[in-house]
Amino acid sequence: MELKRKTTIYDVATASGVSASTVGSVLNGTWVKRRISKDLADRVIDVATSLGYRQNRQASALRTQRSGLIGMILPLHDNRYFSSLSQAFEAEARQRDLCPMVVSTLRDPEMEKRTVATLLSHNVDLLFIAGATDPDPLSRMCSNANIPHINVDLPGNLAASVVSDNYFGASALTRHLAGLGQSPVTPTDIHFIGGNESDFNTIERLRGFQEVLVDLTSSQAGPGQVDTCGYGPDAAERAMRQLLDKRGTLPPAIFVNSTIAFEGVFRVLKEFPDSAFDQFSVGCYDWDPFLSHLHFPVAMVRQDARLMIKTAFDIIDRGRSKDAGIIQIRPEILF
Amino acid sequence: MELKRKTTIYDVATASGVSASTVGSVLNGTWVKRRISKDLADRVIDVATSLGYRQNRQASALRTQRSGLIGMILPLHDNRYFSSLSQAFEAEARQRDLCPMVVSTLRDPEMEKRTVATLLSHNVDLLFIAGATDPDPLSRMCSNANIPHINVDLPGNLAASVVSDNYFGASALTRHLAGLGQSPVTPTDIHFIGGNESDFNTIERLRGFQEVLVDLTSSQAGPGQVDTCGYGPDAAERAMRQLLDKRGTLPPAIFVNSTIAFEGVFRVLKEFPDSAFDQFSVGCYDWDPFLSHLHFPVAMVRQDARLMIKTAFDIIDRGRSKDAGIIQIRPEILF
DNA sequence: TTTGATTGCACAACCGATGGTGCAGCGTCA
DNA sequence: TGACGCTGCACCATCGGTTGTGCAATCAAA
Repeated sequence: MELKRKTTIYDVATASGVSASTVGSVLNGTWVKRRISKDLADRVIDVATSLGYRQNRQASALRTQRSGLIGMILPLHDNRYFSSLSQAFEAEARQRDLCPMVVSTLRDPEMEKRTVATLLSHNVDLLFIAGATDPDPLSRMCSNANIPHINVDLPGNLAASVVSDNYFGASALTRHLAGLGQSPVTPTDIHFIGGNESDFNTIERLRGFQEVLVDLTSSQAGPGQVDTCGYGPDAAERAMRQLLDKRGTLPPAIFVNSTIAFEGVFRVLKEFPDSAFDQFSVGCYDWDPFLSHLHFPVAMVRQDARLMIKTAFDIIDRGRSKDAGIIQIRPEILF
Repeated sequence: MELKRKTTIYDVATASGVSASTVGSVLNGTWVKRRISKDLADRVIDVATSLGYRQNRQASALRTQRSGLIGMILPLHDNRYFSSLSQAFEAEARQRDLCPMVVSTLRDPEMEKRTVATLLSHNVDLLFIAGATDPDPLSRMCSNANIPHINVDLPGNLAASVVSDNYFGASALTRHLAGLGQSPVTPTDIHFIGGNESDFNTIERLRGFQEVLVDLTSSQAGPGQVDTCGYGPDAAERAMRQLLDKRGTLPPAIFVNSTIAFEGVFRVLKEFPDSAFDQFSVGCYDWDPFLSHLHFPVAMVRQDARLMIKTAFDIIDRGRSKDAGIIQIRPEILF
C-alpha cells in the first residue's frame, strides 16, 4: 500500500504559492468576506481540483463545532414503515446539506443508549429519536451534550414529539371493520392482535378501538378479545391460534396492529378455505402494497412518514424542539 | 441556551489533578502500555464518568486518521431486499465497533458520486458500494482517498464484488415455472418482465432464463417475451398490459424481475377472475412474505443478504478487497 | 553509598481547517 | 508630503485527542 496521504489545504497552499488560510477561505466560501481577489480564488480552486482536494470534515468540525452530520435512531431498517421514515429523513437531510446517519436499535433500550452515545460522540448536529422504547433518557443525553433532538413515532416527555394520530387511525379502521359485516356487530365480534400494551402507539390505538366499540355496541372489548402479544410474527401467530382455539371459528373481524404481526396472523389464515372468508374482514395498522391483494379484503392504515419527518424538521427549524409538545399526524385509511 | 461546552480531557485533567495526556491514555485504553498506575487510572475514570465525559471522535479521528465510521451507499431504503442489506451491514459494523452510515442514492450516478464524496469527506474507514449504477468511478474516488471498499449486489471492475448468484437463481426459478404447467412448455409460453438490460443482475438473470428455455424447448425467448422495462411498478404495469394486448390472454408463466416490478404486474393480475389462474404461474426474483399468499402461487428467489454482507466483510478483513474478483452468493428458491 | 534500570507521569508537537488579527502596499485627500 | 483608509493577503492560536519523548522518583544491584 502506498501511503499517499490525502491532499490538504497546505498541499494546495504550497502548490499555488499562497498561505493555507487563504486556501481555506477560498475553499469554504468565506473568501469574499476576507477580501481575497477573485483571481487568486480562481487559481486556488483550479489547483485544488487538479490535486483532488477534499475537505477533511473532522478537522473542520473540530474547529467549528459543526459536524454536518444528522443522526436518527430507529427500531429496524427491515420494515416498510420505518424504511419509509429513513427515506423521508434522508431527503430532508440532503436538502439541508447534512449527511444522514440512520442506525437501528432493535427496540432495545440499552442499544438505544449506546447508539445515541456513539452518535453524540460523532457530534451529530441534530438527532431524531424514532420509535425509541425509552426516549427520555436519550433526551437527557442529548440535552447534556447540548444537541437539539426530537422524538418521532413514539413520544417522549423531554422533547417535542411527532407521532402518527393513532387514535384517529384506529377509530377509523375499527369503524370500518364493524361496518363490513352483514349483521350489526356484537361486542365480542372484533378482536385486536399485536403490539405492546406499554407502547404509547398501541395504547392510543386501543383507545380508539375501544371507544368505537362502546359507541357501536355500548360495550368495550373484553380481555379475551385483545391480545397485545408484542411485535414479531411468531407471537402474533400464537395469539391467532389461541384465539381460534377459544372461539372455534374465525371471528367476524380482526384488527392487526402492524404488518409484522400480520405476517404471523396470516400464517394461520392461509390455512382456511376461501369460503371461510365470506363473513370475515381484517384491518392492519400499517400499509403493505401486497396486502390489498389477498383472497379477502384487508383495510389498512398508512402512516404519513413524509409528513411526519417534514413536520419534525419544521419544529427543529423553528427552534421549538423543546416546547412543541406532541404533534399528531393523520394517517391515511385504505379500504 | 446555556453554552456549557462538552467536557474534554482537559476538564477531566484539571478536575483530577493530572495531565491531559494521562487522562487521554487512561480513557482510550493505552494506559497500561504507558505505565500509568491502576490507581490513577481508576481515579481518572471516576472523575470522567462523574463529569459525563464523552470522547470527541472528530478530534480523535483527526489525529489517528481513523474515524470509526463505515459507509454504505445503496439505491433505496424503502425496499425489502435493500433494507435487509442495511440490517445485515449494521450488525457486522457493530461487531467491529464501527458506526454505520447508510445512505441511499436513488439509482442516480451523479448522486452516487456526490454521496461517496461526502462519505469520504467524513473519512469513513471503509466503504460498501451496494447496487451502484456506476461503481467504477466510485472505486476510483475511494482509491484516490486510499479507502478500502467493496462492491455489493452489482459488480465493478476495480474492486472485489459480492453479488447474488443471479444465473443460478434465475435458472432455478425458470425451470420451476416451466415445470408447473400441465403440458410441456413451448418457447413462447414464458415471459420476463422488469429490470434494466444494462444492469448486470438483469443480464445474468436473463442468461439463466434463456439457457433454461433453450434446454427445455431448444429455443430462446423471442424479443416479444422479454421486457426489461426498468424498475418501478408503473413501468411494469405498462409492460404487463402490453403483453396482454399482444397475447390476448395470460401466458402460462411470467418471470418478474423484482418485487417492485411485481407490484405493477399485480395491479393487472388482480383484475382477472380466480379461474384465470388455473394455468398460470408467476415467479418473482426477490422475496416478500405476503407474496406467498396471493390467490395464485408465486415462486420466489430470496437473496441471502446476510451472507453477502458477511462475505464482503470477510474479504475486507483479509485485505483482498482489490483482487478477490466477483464472488457469487447462492440465493434461496422458495416455491 | 553509588550506579543503573525501571516506574510513573508530564510536556509538547501534531492532525487539518478556521478565523481573528496584523501588516505591507497602494490610493486619496488635505 | 504626511495622515488616513482601504485592499489583499499572511500569521498564528485554536478545536480535543494522541503519542513520542523527557525526566524525576523509586528500586535493585554492586
